[in-house]
Amino acid sequence: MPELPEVETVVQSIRDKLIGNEFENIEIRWPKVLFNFSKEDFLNTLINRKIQRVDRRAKFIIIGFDDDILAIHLRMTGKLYFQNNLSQKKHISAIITMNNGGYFIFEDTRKFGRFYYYNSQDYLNNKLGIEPLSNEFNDIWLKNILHNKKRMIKALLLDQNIIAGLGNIYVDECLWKSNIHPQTVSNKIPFKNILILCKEIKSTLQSSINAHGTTVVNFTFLNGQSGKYSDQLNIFGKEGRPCPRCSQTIKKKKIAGRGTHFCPKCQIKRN
DNA sequence: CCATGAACCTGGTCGC
DNA sequence: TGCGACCAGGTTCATG
Repeated sequence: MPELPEVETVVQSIRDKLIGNEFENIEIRWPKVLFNFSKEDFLNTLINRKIQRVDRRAKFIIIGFDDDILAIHLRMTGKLYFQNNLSQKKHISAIITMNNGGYFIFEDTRKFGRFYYYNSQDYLNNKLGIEPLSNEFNDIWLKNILHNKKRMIKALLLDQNIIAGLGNIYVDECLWKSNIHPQTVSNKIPFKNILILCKEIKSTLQSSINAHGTTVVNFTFLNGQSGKYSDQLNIFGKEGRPCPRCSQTIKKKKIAGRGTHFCPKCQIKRN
């Protein structure tokens, strides 16, 4: 499911209910949900400890205790929310009982989402690429990466080890905004397009966060409210419709293993 | 180093 | 209405 703006939206929606509170118990309904630790580990290490912080790193939700963290990845269909009682919903992977009596629910239709436990956030920080909304991510940094690699730009932008947080929707949108064909080899992209790409990555992600993310199918947060960025999409999901810039018919094709939307007229491949 | 396809899961949609 | 094929916001692993 979610990319950076959607994960950020989830973090903002659960932060205040978690910070200062404690986990009291956990019920596991899909055993694989705990990736690198067991229910006993959870009970032994995370119960009755005050939650210090709730943050986002890339597409991970970080629940911080002291140095150690519970990291949650929603993958395609994961949802996190609070409830006052246990529901009989079908696809619940885990339920955490809170010290204040509420239930912290992880619902996940496709069951790809996972909980991870780490002694510190260093492991994730070392593995993941740069945060695109940080100041370190700028046009010079991006130019160096693109020009030092010979890689299809769409695959490069989706690679979480390089830039962390972009996914299929925002890559398609940002490549369209900067007139770059998704199959362009990264070191063939002119600097003037890289400048636009850098700027559009930041502004697209920030606009989407401001709109509480994109709802494609039924992504929801906080009791079913939907993200409003869907209204601002130009190219994603618009196959067969006219390009908002040049009116050419938008095409969809499998690129880098993902359904990819682009305008064949104004996104030029220069390989 | 890079590209591709399968795997992990369930459900929705489309064509016949 | 029913059924099979294909698709889905992500990531990882094997293979060439």
